[in-house]
Amino acid sequence: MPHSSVRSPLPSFSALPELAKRPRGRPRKLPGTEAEGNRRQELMQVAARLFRQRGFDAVTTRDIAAAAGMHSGSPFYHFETKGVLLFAIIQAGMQAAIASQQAIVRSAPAAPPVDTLRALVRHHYEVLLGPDSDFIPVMLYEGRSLSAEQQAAITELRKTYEAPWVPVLEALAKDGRLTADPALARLMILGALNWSVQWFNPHGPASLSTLTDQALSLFLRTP
Amino acid sequence: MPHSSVRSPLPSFSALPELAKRPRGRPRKLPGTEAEGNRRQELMQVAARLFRQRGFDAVTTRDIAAAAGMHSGSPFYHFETKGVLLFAIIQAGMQAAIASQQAIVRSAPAAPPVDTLRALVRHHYEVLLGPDSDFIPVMLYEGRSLSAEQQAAITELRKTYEAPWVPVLEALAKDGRLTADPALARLMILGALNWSVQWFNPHGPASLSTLTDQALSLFLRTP
DNA sequence: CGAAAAATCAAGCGTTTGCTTGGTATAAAT
DNA sequence: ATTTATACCAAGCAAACGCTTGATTTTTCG
Repeated sequence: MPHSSVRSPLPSFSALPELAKRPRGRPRKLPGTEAEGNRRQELMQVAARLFRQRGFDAVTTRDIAAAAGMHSGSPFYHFETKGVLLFAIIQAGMQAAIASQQAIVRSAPAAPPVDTLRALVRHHYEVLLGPDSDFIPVMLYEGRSLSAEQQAAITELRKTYEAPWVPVLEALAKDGRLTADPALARLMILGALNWSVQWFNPHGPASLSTLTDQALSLFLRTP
Repeated sequence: MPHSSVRSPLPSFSALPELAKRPRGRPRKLPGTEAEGNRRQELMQVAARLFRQRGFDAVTTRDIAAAAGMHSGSPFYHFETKGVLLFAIIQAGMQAAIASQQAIVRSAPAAPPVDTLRALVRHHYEVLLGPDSDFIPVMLYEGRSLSAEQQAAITELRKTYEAPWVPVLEALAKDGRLTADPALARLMILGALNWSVQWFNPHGPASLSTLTDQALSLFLRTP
Protein backbone atom coordinates (compact mmCIF):
# COMPACT_ATOMS: atom_id res chain seq x y z
CA MET A 1 0.00 0.00 0.00
CA PRO A 2 2.28 2.77 -1.12
CA HIS A 3 1.46 6.46 -1.11
CA SER A 4 -0.61 6.53 2.01
CA SER A 5 -1.37 10.11 2.97
CA VAL A 6 0.99 12.13 5.10
CA ARG A 7 1.51 10.65 8.51
CA SER A 8 4.22 11.19 11.10
CA PRO A 9 4.51 14.92 11.76
CA LEU A 10 7.72 14.91 13.78
CA PRO A 11 10.74 13.67 11.86
CA SER A 12 13.71 12.38 13.78
CA PHE A 13 16.92 14.23 13.00
CA SER A 14 19.29 11.30 13.42
CA ALA A 15 22.27 11.34 11.10
CA LEU A 16 22.10 8.09 9.18
CA PRO A 17 24.84 6.63 6.96
CA GLU A 18 23.30 7.94 3.78
CA LEU A 19 25.20 6.66 0.80
CA ALA A 20 25.47 3.06 1.98
CA LYS A 21 23.41 0.87 -0.30
CA ARG A 22 21.16 -1.21 1.86
CA PRO A 23 19.56 -4.58 1.11
CA ARG A 24 16.76 -4.70 -1.33
CA GLY A 25 13.71 -6.21 0.25
CA ARG A 26 11.45 -5.61 3.15
CA PRO A 27 13.35 -3.83 5.92
CA ARG A 28 14.25 -5.35 9.24
CA LYS A 29 11.77 -4.48 11.93
CA LEU A 30 13.90 -3.83 14.99
CA PRO A 31 12.12 -5.07 18.11
CA GLY A 32 12.09 -1.85 20.12
CA THR A 33 12.00 0.89 17.51
CA GLU A 34 9.09 1.66 15.27
CA ALA A 35 11.02 1.85 12.01
CA GLU A 36 8.05 2.62 9.82
CA GLY A 37 8.68 5.20 7.16
CA ASN A 38 12.39 5.20 7.84
CA ARG A 39 13.42 5.36 4.23
CA ARG A 40 10.78 7.99 3.56
CA GLN A 41 12.34 10.26 6.18
CA GLU A 42 15.74 9.67 4.70
CA LEU A 43 14.52 10.70 1.27
CA MET A 44 13.03 13.84 2.75
CA GLN A 45 16.30 14.73 4.42
CA VAL A 46 18.54 14.32 1.41
CA ALA A 47 16.01 16.00 -0.85
CA ALA A 48 15.66 18.92 1.54
CA ARG A 49 19.41 19.43 1.55
CA LEU A 50 19.56 19.33 -2.23
CA PHE A 51 16.57 21.62 -2.64
CA ARG A 52 18.13 24.11 -0.29
CA GLN A 53 21.51 24.02 -2.01
CA ARG A 54 20.39 24.16 -5.61
CA GLY A 55 16.69 24.94 -5.74
CA PHE A 56 13.70 22.75 -6.47
CA ASP A 57 13.78 22.88 -10.25
CA ALA A 58 17.53 22.46 -10.49
CA VAL A 59 17.43 19.19 -8.55
CA THR A 60 16.30 16.17 -10.56
CA THR A 61 14.57 13.16 -9.15
CA ARG A 62 17.64 11.24 -10.30
CA ASP A 63 19.82 13.45 -8.10
CA ILE A 64 17.61 12.69 -5.13
CA ALA A 65 17.62 8.98 -5.84
CA ALA A 66 21.40 8.93 -6.19
CA ALA A 67 21.88 10.87 -2.96
CA ALA A 68 19.73 8.30 -1.18
CA GLY A 69 21.57 5.39 -2.82
CA MET A 70 18.63 4.39 -5.02
CA HIS A 71 17.94 4.03 -8.70
CA SER A 72 16.12 6.69 -10.64
CA GLY A 73 12.58 5.44 -10.32
CA SER A 74 12.63 4.31 -6.72
CA PRO A 75 11.71 7.58 -4.98
CA PHE A 76 8.32 7.39 -6.64
CA TYR A 77 7.47 4.42 -4.50
CA HIS A 78 7.51 6.77 -1.51
CA PHE A 79 6.19 9.96 -3.10
CA GLU A 80 3.81 10.10 -6.02
CA THR A 81 5.44 13.20 -7.49
CA LYS A 82 8.41 15.44 -6.92
CA GLY A 83 6.00 18.16 -5.81
CA VAL A 84 4.49 15.92 -3.15
CA LEU A 85 7.97 15.30 -1.82
CA LEU A 86 8.59 19.04 -1.60
CA PHE A 87 5.30 19.52 0.18
CA ALA A 88 6.03 16.73 2.64
CA ILE A 89 9.39 18.29 3.46
CA ILE A 90 7.94 21.70 4.15
CA GLN A 91 4.91 20.41 6.02
CA ALA A 92 6.90 18.13 8.30
CA GLY A 93 9.46 20.86 8.97
CA MET A 94 6.83 23.43 9.82
CA GLN A 95 4.97 21.05 12.08
CA ALA A 96 8.17 20.24 13.91
CA ALA A 97 9.04 23.92 14.23
CA ILE A 98 5.56 24.74 15.53
CA ALA A 99 5.75 21.98 18.10
CA SER A 100 9.17 22.94 19.45
CA GLN A 101 8.21 26.60 19.50
CA GLN A 102 5.03 25.94 21.42
CA ALA A 103 6.94 23.83 23.91
CA ILE A 104 9.21 26.79 24.58
CA VAL A 105 6.42 29.33 24.88
CA ARG A 106 4.36 27.12 27.15
CA SER A 107 7.32 26.35 29.40
CA ALA A 108 7.21 29.92 30.80
CA PRO A 109 3.69 31.25 30.26
CA ALA A 110 3.98 34.33 32.45
CA ALA A 111 7.51 35.38 31.54
CA PRO A 112 8.22 39.03 30.76
CA PRO A 113 7.65 39.73 27.05
CA VAL A 114 11.33 40.50 26.50
CA ASP A 115 12.30 37.04 27.64
CA THR A 116 9.64 35.43 25.49
CA LEU A 117 10.80 37.38 22.46
CA ARG A 118 14.37 36.37 23.15
CA ALA A 119 13.30 32.73 23.30
CA LEU A 120 11.32 33.06 20.08
CA VAL A 121 14.22 34.70 18.25
CA ARG A 122 16.68 32.15 19.52
CA HIS A 123 14.43 29.28 18.54
CA HIS A 124 13.88 30.77 15.12
CA TYR A 125 17.60 31.03 14.53
CA GLU A 126 17.98 27.41 15.49
CA VAL A 127 15.28 26.36 13.06
CA LEU A 128 16.84 28.46 10.32
CA LEU A 129 20.51 27.71 10.85
CA GLY A 130 20.71 24.53 12.87
CA PRO A 131 22.26 21.37 11.42
CA ASP A 132 19.90 19.08 9.51
CA SER A 133 17.34 21.86 9.44
CA ASP A 134 16.86 22.63 5.78
CA PHE A 135 13.09 22.60 5.93
CA ILE A 136 12.36 26.24 6.55
CA PRO A 137 14.82 27.67 4.04
CA VAL A 138 13.28 25.36 1.50
CA MET A 139 9.86 26.68 2.42
CA LEU A 140 11.01 30.28 2.19
CA TYR A 141 12.68 29.97 -1.16
CA GLU A 142 11.03 27.05 -2.93
CA GLY A 143 7.46 27.32 -1.75
CA ARG A 144 6.34 28.86 -4.98
CA SER A 145 6.91 25.53 -6.73
CA LEU A 146 3.96 24.12 -4.80
CA SER A 147 0.44 23.93 -6.13
CA ALA A 148 -2.10 26.50 -5.02
CA GLU A 149 -3.74 24.12 -2.55
CA GLN A 150 -0.39 23.10 -1.13
CA GLN A 151 0.59 26.72 -0.75
CA ALA A 152 -2.64 27.43 1.08
CA ALA A 153 -1.93 24.60 3.50
CA ILE A 154 1.57 25.91 4.16
CA THR A 155 0.26 29.43 4.66
CA GLU A 156 -1.95 28.10 7.44
CA LEU A 157 1.05 26.53 9.12
CA ARG A 158 2.98 29.77 8.81
CA LYS A 159 0.15 31.65 10.47
CA THR A 160 0.20 29.17 13.32
CA TYR A 161 3.94 29.54 13.64
CA GLU A 162 3.81 33.33 13.71
CA ALA A 163 0.82 33.55 16.05
CA PRO A 164 2.84 33.53 19.32
CA TRP A 165 4.84 36.50 18.11
CA VAL A 166 1.83 38.78 17.92
CA PRO A 167 0.92 39.24 21.62
CA VAL A 168 4.57 39.49 22.59
CA LEU A 169 5.25 42.33 20.18
CA GLU A 170 2.03 44.08 21.17
CA ALA A 171 2.99 43.92 24.83
CA LEU A 172 6.43 45.32 24.05
CA ALA A 173 4.89 48.15 22.08
CA LYS A 174 2.62 48.94 25.02
CA ASP A 175 5.63 49.02 27.30
CA GLY A 176 7.43 51.44 25.01
CA ARG A 177 10.23 49.02 24.27
CA LEU A 178 9.12 48.67 20.66
CA THR A 179 8.32 51.86 18.79
CA ALA A 180 7.08 50.61 15.45
CA ASP A 181 3.67 49.24 14.59
CA PRO A 182 3.65 45.66 15.92
CA ALA A 183 2.32 44.12 12.71
CA LEU A 184 4.95 45.77 10.55
CA ALA A 185 7.60 45.12 13.17
CA ARG A 186 6.80 41.42 13.05
CA LEU A 187 7.34 41.34 9.30
CA MET A 188 10.55 43.32 9.53
CA ILE A 189 11.98 41.30 12.40
CA LEU A 190 11.23 37.99 10.73
CA GLY A 191 12.76 39.35 7.56
CA ALA A 192 15.91 40.32 9.39
CA LEU A 193 16.15 36.86 10.91
CA ASN A 194 15.27 34.94 7.76
CA TRP A 195 17.91 36.82 5.82
CA SER A 196 20.57 35.14 7.93
CA VAL A 197 20.31 32.03 5.78
CA GLN A 198 21.94 34.09 3.05
CA TRP A 199 25.08 35.07 4.93
CA PHE A 200 25.43 33.03 8.11
CA ASN A 201 28.53 30.87 8.30
CA PRO A 202 28.27 28.19 10.99
CA HIS A 203 32.06 28.04 11.18
CA GLY A 204 32.33 31.82 11.47
CA PRO A 205 32.75 33.91 14.60
CA ALA A 206 29.12 34.71 15.39
CA SER A 207 27.10 32.18 17.37
CA LEU A 208 23.35 31.90 17.48
CA SER A 209 23.46 33.45 20.95
CA THR A 210 25.35 36.43 19.62
CA LEU A 211 22.87 36.84 16.81
CA THR A 212 19.99 36.68 19.25
CA ASP A 213 21.48 39.32 21.54
CA GLN A 214 22.35 41.62 18.67
CA ALA A 215 18.90 41.29 17.15
CA LEU A 216 17.22 42.19 20.42
CA SER A 217 19.46 45.18 21.00
CA LEU A 218 18.72 46.32 17.45
CA PHE A 219 14.95 46.09 17.72
CA LEU A 220 14.25 46.91 21.35
CA ARG A 221 15.05 49.92 23.48
CA THR A 222 15.80 50.00 27.15
CA PRO A 223 12.84 51.31 29.14
CA MET B 1 27.74 41.06 -35.26
CA PRO B 2 25.38 39.78 -32.60
CA HIS B 3 26.30 39.09 -28.98
CA SER B 4 28.56 42.05 -28.48
CA SER B 5 29.58 42.32 -24.86
CA VAL B 6 27.41 44.12 -22.33
CA ARG B 7 27.03 47.76 -23.07
CA SER B 8 24.56 50.36 -21.86
CA PRO B 9 24.49 50.24 -18.05
CA LEU B 10 21.41 52.38 -17.48
CA PRO B 11 18.23 50.92 -18.93
CA SER B 12 15.35 53.23 -19.61
CA PHE B 13 12.17 52.22 -17.82
CA SER B 14 9.76 53.39 -20.50
CA ALA B 15 6.60 51.27 -20.72
CA LEU B 16 6.52 49.96 -24.26
CA PRO B 17 3.57 48.23 -25.97
CA GLU B 18 4.93 44.77 -25.40
CA LEU B 19 2.79 42.20 -27.09
CA ALA B 20 2.38 44.09 -30.36
CA LYS B 21 4.20 42.18 -33.05
CA ARG B 22 6.50 44.57 -34.78
CA PRO B 23 7.89 44.45 -38.31
CA ARG B 24 10.50 41.91 -39.08
CA GLY B 25 13.59 43.59 -40.39
CA ARG B 26 16.01 46.24 -39.37
CA PRO B 27 14.39 48.75 -37.04
CA ARG B 28 13.72 52.35 -37.87
CA LYS B 29 16.41 54.62 -36.56
CA LEU B 30 14.52 57.58 -35.18
CA PRO B 31 16.44 60.77 -35.89
CA GLY B 32 16.88 62.06 -32.38
CA THR B 33 16.92 58.95 -30.22
CA GLU B 34 19.68 56.42 -30.10
CA ALA B 35 17.53 53.31 -30.35
CA GLU B 36 20.35 50.81 -30.23
CA GLY B 37 19.64 47.67 -28.27
CA ASN B 38 16.00 48.57 -27.92
CA ARG B 39 14.71 45.07 -28.38
CA ARG B 40 17.41 43.76 -26.10
CA GLN B 41 16.17 45.95 -23.27
CA GLU B 42 12.64 44.81 -23.92
CA LEU B 43 13.66 41.18 -23.66
CA MET B 44 15.41 41.94 -20.39
CA GLN B 45 12.31 43.58 -19.00
CA VAL B 46 9.84 40.83 -19.84
CA ALA B 47 12.30 38.15 -18.78
CA ALA B 48 12.95 39.89 -15.48
CA ARG B 49 9.24 39.98 -14.76
CA LEU B 50 8.82 36.31 -15.58
CA PHE B 51 11.90 35.30 -13.59
CA ARG B 52 10.60 37.20 -10.62
CA GLN B 53 7.14 35.71 -10.82
CA ARG B 54 8.03 32.09 -11.45
CA GLY B 55 11.75 31.63 -10.93
CA PHE B 56 14.57 31.21 -13.41
CA ASP B 57 14.25 27.48 -14.00
CA ALA B 58 10.48 27.52 -14.22
CA VAL B 59 10.53 30.05 -17.05
CA THR B 60 11.38 28.60 -20.45
CA THR B 61 13.05 30.48 -23.24
CA ARG B 62 9.83 29.92 -25.15
CA ASP B 63 7.90 31.74 -22.44
CA ILE B 64 10.24 34.68 -22.73
CA ALA B 65 10.01 34.72 -26.50
CA ALA B 66 6.22 34.61 -26.40
CA ALA B 67 6.05 37.40 -23.83
CA ALA B 68 8.18 39.53 -26.13
CA GLY B 69 6.12 38.60 -29.19
CA MET B 70 8.82 36.49 -30.75
CA HIS B 71 9.25 32.90 -31.86
CA SER B 72 11.07 30.39 -29.76
CA GLY B 73 14.57 30.74 -31.12
CA SER B 74 14.70 34.48 -31.55
CA PRO B 75 15.89 35.51 -28.08
CA PHE B 76 19.14 33.74 -28.82
CA TYR B 77 19.97 36.36 -31.35
CA HIS B 78 20.22 38.85 -28.50
CA PHE B 79 21.63 36.60 -25.75
CA GLU B 80 23.82 33.59 -26.32
CA THR B 81 22.27 31.63 -23.45
CA LYS B 82 19.45 31.91 -20.97
CA GLY B 83 22.06 32.34 -18.25
CA VAL B 84 23.63 35.30 -20.01
CA LEU B 85 20.21 36.90 -20.15
CA LEU B 86 19.79 36.43 -16.41
CA PHE B 87 23.21 37.91 -15.79
CA ALA B 88 22.51 40.90 -18.01
CA ILE B 89 19.28 41.57 -16.12
CA ILE B 90 20.93 41.50 -12.72
CA GLN B 91 24.00 43.42 -13.81
CA ALA B 92 22.04 46.21 -15.48
CA GLY B 93 19.68 46.46 -12.53
CA MET B 94 22.47 46.64 -9.99
CA GLN B 95 24.37 49.24 -12.00
CA ALA B 96 21.26 51.36 -12.24
CA ALA B 97 20.59 50.99 -8.51
CA ILE B 98 24.17 51.91 -7.66
CA ALA B 99 24.01 54.98 -9.86
CA SER B 100 20.73 56.29 -8.44
CA GLN B 101 21.87 55.56 -4.90
CA GLN B 102 25.13 57.42 -5.37
CA ALA B 103 23.27 60.35 -6.84
CA ILE B 104 21.19 60.53 -3.67
CA VAL B 105 24.11 60.19 -1.29
CA ARG B 106 26.20 62.77 -3.13
CA SER B 107 23.36 65.25 -3.26
CA ALA B 108 23.73 65.90 0.49
CA PRO B 109 27.26 64.93 1.49
CA ALA B 110 27.26 66.48 4.95
CA ALA B 111 23.74 65.54 6.00
CA PRO B 112 23.17 64.10 9.48
CA PRO B 113 23.55 60.31 9.42
CA VAL B 114 19.89 59.80 10.29
CA ASP B 115 18.81 61.65 7.17
CA THR B 116 21.25 59.74 5.02
CA LEU B 117 20.01 56.45 6.39
CA ARG B 118 16.44 57.50 5.75
CA ALA B 119 17.34 58.32 2.15
CA LEU B 120 19.12 55.00 1.73
CA VAL B 121 16.20 53.05 3.14
CA ARG B 122 13.70 54.93 1.04
CA HIS B 123 15.74 54.42 -2.09
CA HIS B 124 16.17 50.73 -1.33
CA TYR B 125 12.42 50.30 -0.96
CA GLU B 126 11.92 51.98 -4.31
CA VAL B 127 14.42 49.68 -5.96
CA LEU B 128 12.77 46.66 -4.36
CA LEU B 129 9.13 47.50 -4.76
CA GLY B 130 8.89 50.12 -7.47
CA PRO B 131 7.11 49.43 -10.74
CA ASP B 132 9.23 47.87 -13.52
CA SER B 133 11.90 47.12 -10.95
CA ASP B 134 12.20 43.37 -10.95
CA PHE B 135 15.97 43.33 -11.17
CA ILE B 136 16.92 43.19 -7.53
CA PRO B 137 14.37 40.57 -6.47
CA VAL B 138 15.62 38.46 -9.33
CA MET B 139 19.16 38.92 -8.06
CA LEU B 140 18.20 38.04 -4.51
CA TYR B 141 16.30 34.91 -5.37
CA GLU B 142 17.68 33.67 -8.69
CA GLY B 143 21.33 34.60 -8.40
CA ARG B 144 22.32 31.04 -7.58
CA SER B 145 21.47 30.03 -11.14
CA LEU B 146 24.46 32.05 -12.33
CA SER B 147 27.87 30.61 -12.98
CA ALA B 148 30.61 31.05 -10.40
CA GLU B 149 32.27 33.85 -12.35
CA GLN B 150 28.98 35.63 -12.88
CA GLN B 151 28.19 35.34 -9.19
CA ALA B 152 31.56 36.81 -8.34
CA ALA B 153 30.88 39.79 -10.60
CA ILE B 154 27.50 40.35 -8.98
CA THR B 155 29.01 40.08 -5.53
CA GLU B 156 31.32 42.95 -6.40
CA LEU B 157 28.35 45.06 -7.44
CA ARG B 158 26.56 44.22 -4.20
CA LYS B 159 29.59 45.32 -2.22
CA THR B 160 29.61 48.60 -4.09
CA TYR B 161 25.91 49.03 -3.43
CA GLU B 162 26.23 48.35 0.27
CA ALA B 163 29.34 50.43 0.77
CA PRO B 164 27.55 53.73 1.51
CA TRP B 165 25.63 52.07 4.32
CA VAL B 166 28.74 51.28 6.33
CA PRO B 167 29.91 54.75 7.45
CA VAL B 168 26.33 55.83 8.11
CA LEU B 169 25.64 52.95 10.46
CA GLU B 170 29.00 53.39 12.16
CA ALA B 171 28.26 57.05 12.79
CA LEU B 172 24.85 56.18 14.21
CA ALA B 173 26.43 53.62 16.51
CA LYS B 174 28.89 56.21 17.72
CA ASP B 175 26.04 58.60 18.42
CA GLY B 176 24.23 55.95 20.45
CA ARG B 177 21.27 55.85 18.11
CA LEU B 178 22.13 52.32 16.99
CA THR B 179 22.98 49.83 19.70
CA ALA B 180 23.95 46.75 17.74
CA ASP B 181 27.22 46.01 16.02
CA PRO B 182 27.14 48.04 12.78
CA ALA B 183 28.20 45.15 10.55
CA LEU B 184 25.53 42.82 11.91
CA ALA B 185 23.01 45.65 11.96
CA ARG B 186 23.61 46.24 8.27
CA LEU B 187 22.84 42.61 7.48
CA MET B 188 19.75 42.60 9.65
CA ILE B 189 18.40 45.87 8.32
CA LEU B 190 18.90 44.88 4.71
CA GLY B 191 17.24 41.58 5.52
CA ALA B 192 14.25 43.33 7.02
CA LEU B 193 13.93 45.52 3.95
CA ASN B 194 14.51 42.77 1.40
CA TRP B 195 11.85 40.64 3.01
CA SER B 196 9.25 43.16 1.94
CA VAL B 197 9.21 41.68 -1.54
CA GLN B 198 7.51 38.67 0.04
CA TRP B 199 4.57 40.48 1.55
CA PHE B 200 4.30 44.03 0.20
CA ASN B 201 1.13 44.80 -1.68
CA PRO B 202 1.42 47.96 -3.80
CA HIS B 203 -2.36 48.36 -3.66
CA GLY B 204 -2.42 47.93 0.11
CA PRO B 205 -2.54 50.59 2.79
CA ALA B 206 1.17 51.01 3.52
CA SER B 207 3.17 53.35 1.32
CA LEU B 208 6.91 53.32 0.82
CA SER B 209 7.10 56.40 3.03
CA THR B 210 5.28 54.59 5.81
CA LEU B 211 7.59 51.63 5.49
CA THR B 212 10.61 53.91 5.64
CA ASP B 213 9.40 55.69 8.77
CA GLN B 214 8.48 52.47 10.50
CA ALA B 215 11.78 50.87 9.67
CA LEU B 216 13.72 53.80 11.09
CA SER B 217 11.69 53.88 14.28
CA LEU B 218 12.25 50.14 14.64
CA PHE B 219 16.01 50.27 14.23
CA LEU B 220 16.97 53.62 15.72
CA ARG B 221 16.46 55.14 19.12
CA THR B 222 15.95 58.77 19.99
CA PRO B 223 19.11 60.29 21.45
C1' DC C 1 6.48 -23.83 4.77
C1' DG C 2 3.95 -20.61 1.81
C1' DA C 3 1.56 -16.23 1.04
C1' DA C 4 1.67 -11.50 1.47
C1' DA C 5 3.99 -7.15 2.17
C1' DA C 6 7.77 -3.80 1.57
C1' DA C 7 11.24 -1.77 -1.03
C1' DT C 8 13.69 -1.66 -4.73
C1' DC C 9 15.83 -2.54 -9.62
C1' DA C 10 15.90 -2.32 -14.64
C1' DA C 11 14.34 -0.35 -18.53
C1' DG C 12 12.14 2.82 -21.02
C1' DC C 13 8.26 6.15 -22.69
C1' DG C 14 6.64 10.61 -23.94
C1' DT C 15 7.40 15.35 -23.29
C1' DT C 16 9.93 19.46 -22.54
C1' DT C 17 14.03 21.96 -22.69
C1' DG C 18 17.93 24.94 -24.23
C1' DC C 19 19.80 25.87 -28.22
C1' DT C 20 21.20 25.53 -33.46
C1' DT C 21 20.85 26.13 -38.29
C1' DG C 22 19.60 28.22 -42.48
C1' DG C 23 16.83 31.14 -44.61
C1' DT C 24 14.17 35.76 -45.05
C1' DA C 25 12.25 40.44 -44.56
C1' DT C 26 13.29 45.25 -43.77
C1' DA C 27 15.94 49.33 -43.52
C1' DA C 28 20.34 51.82 -43.59
C1' DA C 29 24.70 52.68 -45.91
C1' DT C 30 27.32 53.05 -50.18
C1' DA D 1 20.86 49.97 -57.22
C1' DT D 2 23.49 47.10 -54.72
C1' DT D 3 25.37 45.73 -50.57
C1' DT D 4 25.35 45.14 -45.74
C1' DA D 5 23.65 44.99 -41.08
C1' DT D 6 19.76 44.05 -38.16
C1' DA D 7 16.29 41.28 -36.44
C1' DC D 8 13.62 37.85 -36.89
C1' DC D 9 11.03 33.17 -38.54
C1' DA D 10 10.65 28.15 -39.29
C1' DA D 11 12.05 23.85 -38.20
C1' DG D 12 14.20 20.71 -35.67
C1' DC D 13 17.92 18.14 -32.84
C1' DA D 14 19.96 15.97 -28.84
C1' DA D 15 19.78 15.75 -24.11
C1' DA D 16 17.42 15.80 -19.88
C1' DC D 17 13.35 15.43 -17.42
C1' DG D 18 9.36 13.44 -14.55
C1' DC D 19 7.33 9.42 -14.21
C1' DT D 20 5.57 4.39 -15.34
C1' DT D 21 5.70 -0.50 -15.62
C1' DG D 22 6.78 -5.15 -14.45
C1' DA D 23 9.81 -8.06 -12.45
C1' DT D 24 12.71 -9.19 -8.31
C1' DT D 25 14.64 -9.52 -3.75
C1' DT D 26 14.18 -9.76 1.12
C1' DT D 27 11.56 -9.99 5.31
C1' DT D 28 7.37 -10.79 8.17
C1' DC D 29 3.39 -13.29 9.42
C1' DG D 30 0.08 -17.15 9.64
